[in-house]
Amino acid sequence: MAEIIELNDTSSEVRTLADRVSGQLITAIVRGDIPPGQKISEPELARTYGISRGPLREAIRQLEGLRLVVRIPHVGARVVSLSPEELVEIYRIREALEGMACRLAAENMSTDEINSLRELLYQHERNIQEIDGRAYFQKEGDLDFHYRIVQSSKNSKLFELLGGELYHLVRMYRYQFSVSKSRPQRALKEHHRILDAIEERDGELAELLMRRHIGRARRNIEERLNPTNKEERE
Amino acid sequence: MAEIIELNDTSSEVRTLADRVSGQLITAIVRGDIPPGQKISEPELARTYGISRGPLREAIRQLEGLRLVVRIPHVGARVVSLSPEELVEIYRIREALEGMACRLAAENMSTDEINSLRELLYQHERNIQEIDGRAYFQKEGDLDFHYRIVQSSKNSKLFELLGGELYHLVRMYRYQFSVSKSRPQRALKEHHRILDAIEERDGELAELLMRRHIGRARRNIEERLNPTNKEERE
DNA sequence: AATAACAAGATTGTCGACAATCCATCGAGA
DNA sequence: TCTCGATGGATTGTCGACAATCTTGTTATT
Repeated sequence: MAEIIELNDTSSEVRTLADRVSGQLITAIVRGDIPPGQKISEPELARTYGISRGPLREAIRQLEGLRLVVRIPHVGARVVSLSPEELVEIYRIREALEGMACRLAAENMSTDEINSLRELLYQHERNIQEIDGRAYFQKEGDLDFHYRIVQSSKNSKLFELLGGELYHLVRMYRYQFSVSKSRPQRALKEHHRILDAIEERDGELAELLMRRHIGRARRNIEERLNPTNKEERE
Repeated sequence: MAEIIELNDTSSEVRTLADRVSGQLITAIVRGDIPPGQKISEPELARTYGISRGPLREAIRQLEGLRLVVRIPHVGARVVSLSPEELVEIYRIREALEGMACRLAAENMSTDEINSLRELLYQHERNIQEIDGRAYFQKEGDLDFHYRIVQSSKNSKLFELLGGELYHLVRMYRYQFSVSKSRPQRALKEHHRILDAIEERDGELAELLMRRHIGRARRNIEERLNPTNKEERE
């Protein structure tokens, strides 16, 4: 878990306070320790982390760039609070972007990477069976799978985008709307199918499957947030 | 031109030095006044803009979030210098994202917006005829067209993404690799076709045309940067 | 009672100074 | 002559204090 959370660190060890605190704040926000909508008090946080307000303000500016906080001049910063609509918007973007990433991965992923990723899926499988009901690891694990795919697309800009702001926002909301219980097994199966397509170098199919996969997750959210007007829509 | 360049300002008037300087730095970098790869000296810039290093550092952190500068702790910040490969990567991302935006725009764009955008295209047409060879306005104008499409997709997150970091990076490289002379007229025609499809609410076609449009621009870049191995590829 | 103006307190924004780190030049030794 | 190390200068990182702005609670007026 640590290495995933700490991917904000430019490399192994961060040498400036602003960067270190920025990373700590990201995890705090993603885990919900600082809940969405909460005001961020500079004096308070500076005391908490034992630093002065200078580096802290720089860290906040960075989080603003990651869209994790919203700032209003002379008023202050708050943790972002996505509306259900915005969350769905993000999933639509992921559909397009990760679909593309998946196609590229089918073209560019090395066999070593494929084998390693398959191994990761088996590991997820074991975790799911062990803890059964509580799908805690799966949450990170799912993201981990997607993260690896994007990484293997070998498109560095795509990686920055999906591994940066979008990734954190999705992680954040995974922690809050905990995923429905029946999905992990199904999601895992879908992951295997996607990897199958990649293994066969079928980029078109891989893209299709990934889009469907994320699309299902999106509809899942839409239903949870909007359970009433299901019949209204169709 | 001004209103396009100043879309970094949260609203009409910026009230903090960091935000104002951040905007000024963005334009300076995009126009090439501060060329790619150049070191950013904090004392020097602080003197230039007549502010202290505190707000300036916050501004730099913001530019880092927009991927316009790269920072190394204890060493300094430099203006980003995209490799040709990275620029192509960005265009591939735009293909996916703006294609999606275009489909959404076909669904959600109001007739007022469509008419206004058509008017903008006619204006571009006049500009091209007037200045003929030098396609200066078209450069901004093209981006302006794309910007409006994304805006009309009504997907706010997509707008943030494409109107934020990606938009600035593309603008920056437009100023440097000035577009080939024959493209403006053709691009303008393509813009009209795209808008036609949107007007007919044909999202599928609109997406296809937009993807082709950006794909052509991408191949244009690929050829200019790699003119030798054209026959090697096919 | 409700609204508006005011005042006190707290918070954000800005600055200049000091500390830590890096870089380049110079010098010593092999 | 070349390599390695040291030293001085400059740059980046950090801090505490002061100024500007906002928020909130109070009071006075309609």
